[in-house]
Amino acid sequence: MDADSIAQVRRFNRTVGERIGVLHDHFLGTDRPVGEARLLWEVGEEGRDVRRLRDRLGLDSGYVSRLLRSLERDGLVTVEPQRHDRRVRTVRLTAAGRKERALLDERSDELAELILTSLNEKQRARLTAAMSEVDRLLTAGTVSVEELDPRHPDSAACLQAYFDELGDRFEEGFDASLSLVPDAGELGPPHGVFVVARLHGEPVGCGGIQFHEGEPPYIKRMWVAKSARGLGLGRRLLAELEDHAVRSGARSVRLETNRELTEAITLYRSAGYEEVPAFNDEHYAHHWFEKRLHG
Amino acid sequence: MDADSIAQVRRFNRTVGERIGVLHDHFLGTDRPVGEARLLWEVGEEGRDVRRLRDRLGLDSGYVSRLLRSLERDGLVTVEPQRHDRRVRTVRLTAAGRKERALLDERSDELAELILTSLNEKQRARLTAAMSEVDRLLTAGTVSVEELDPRHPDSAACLQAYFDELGDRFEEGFDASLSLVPDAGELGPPHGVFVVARLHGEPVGCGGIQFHEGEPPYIKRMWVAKSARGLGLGRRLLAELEDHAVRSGARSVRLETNRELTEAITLYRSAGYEEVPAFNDEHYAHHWFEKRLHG
DNA sequence: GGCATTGCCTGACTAGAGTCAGAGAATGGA
DNA sequence: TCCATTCTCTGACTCTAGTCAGGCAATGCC
Repeated sequence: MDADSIAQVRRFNRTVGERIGVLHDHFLGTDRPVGEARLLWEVGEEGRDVRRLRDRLGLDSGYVSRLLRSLERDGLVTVEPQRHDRRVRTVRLTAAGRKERALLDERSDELAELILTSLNEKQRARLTAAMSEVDRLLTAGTVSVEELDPRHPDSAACLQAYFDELGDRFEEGFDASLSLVPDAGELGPPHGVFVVARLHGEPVGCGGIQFHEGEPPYIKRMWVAKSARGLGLGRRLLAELEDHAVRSGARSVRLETNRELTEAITLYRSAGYEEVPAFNDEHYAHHWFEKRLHG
Repeated sequence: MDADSIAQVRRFNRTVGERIGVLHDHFLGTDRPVGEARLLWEVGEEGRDVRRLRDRLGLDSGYVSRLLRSLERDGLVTVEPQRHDRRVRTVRLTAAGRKERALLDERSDELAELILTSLNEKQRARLTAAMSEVDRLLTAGTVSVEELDPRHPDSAACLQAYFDELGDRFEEGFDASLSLVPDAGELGPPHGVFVVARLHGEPVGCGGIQFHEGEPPYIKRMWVAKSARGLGLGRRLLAELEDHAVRSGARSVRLETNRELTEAITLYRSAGYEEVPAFNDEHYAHHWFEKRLHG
């Protein structure tokens, strides 16, 4: 890796650590220890299971428990067993907890303002643009992609979100049973591969590929969550699936898509896919693509 | 301040805090408490006075003292009274201390690499570019500009650095006594204003303005340290001085510069200065400028 | 029903980070 | 010379943050 890049990243780490890290803890930790504040924040408006809090913050189970007791004592949260599995417990904010959380929110805003006020209009615009870029790329770096059974709950969650989105975007709505490969299980072994992308443990994207004797592999159900767009994740998932195709010995891959899915069409074209005549009778398709693989 | 900008800064704070802040402490704090590591780093190769360490890190005097005792016990630093003022004590790294510091250095590199490895070539280039921008703008936000007596040690340090640089850049060298206003004191009250810019307490730029009865104020000795260039600091100092001119009731300001100082010339032009015939006989000048003030 | 597992909790710790009040030496100025 | 000030150090604390080992209840599987 080149030394200039490393030096730049280090300078960045240093500046940001000094200018933001320190202030951050100072700001948020005035009324309440940082640990509690982070936890309170992470509970969110909706409430969250204890184990998810633990995972998200990477803390010891005993420690989280103690923090929760403390928040509970202050009347900021309630902790009660989950309906279906009474071992799991769910944390929820009380009214006071919401108020406290809103306060943290305000503090974060103030910190952000503090950072911006010392700059003029033009510098501010440049700073936020650059921050957004850094933010996106750092986030992209934490996304992991792994093979998963298409029937795994996380896969199912992705597919459901995908279908819901198609239902919204297509004029005629979307009914998976009218589409090809209605049973996603067929995208898994032994004749397919399904991959899921995760960000902070949450599934945020998926895609599958199916192998057919004597014809090119067929890519299906490519999706990226709205919250994770702009990270180059679609491209990454696509590359991952193409990789499987190459390893299977295929010379090309095929897929089709709907005319409403313009980002997808753009992605496919820029990734080297070329439009070809319809090679199947997918009900929802308007465009069929094929890409020659050289691997 | 607009809400989008604030939201972006907050997202940034959060991502960076998670991705870098946490890792950072983890990485540096493996062998040694973070406090000690930071201190060890801040001592630097050259050594540093205890009070500067305190200022720089914003720590309690007793706490720093204790950290130093601990580093001393481990044979990493020596602390001895300063020659000229035996109350002040200077911290220096021992050979072992240097080694340990090099280790921290290496860790920082590893952290930087870790951040970069998950990205492809193109993303890496974009990330480092954006980081450098954020870095520069955040740093620019911490620069303070204040009026100071031109004979104050910090002013003198700026002027000396300026003269040294001119000596290097001018073919014929530079001798302040051949230049106009050889005594910088004249740039201070009652007939002038001298401003000094500081970054983390260090003087990194200066500039003066002198008022003459019946003619436009005269700007002189504008300088920005190499380490602080690219932060828009020159423009800021210039604006500051012009502000004083406006407040004094002046309708325009004047200055002159040498043909070697191309950045300065660019700055003056872009700040609205127009070249005019020589209005004085400054030995080192090739270009004379004037700007009309509307305030 | 028996038994391993899961999920959370408590008790008992340790170490780090930081504060506060003074003590004591060196310095500078009247 | 005396006195206020500056600078650093020590002792005595407090509070967070985090770890580790076990314990208890609910659950799932045979």
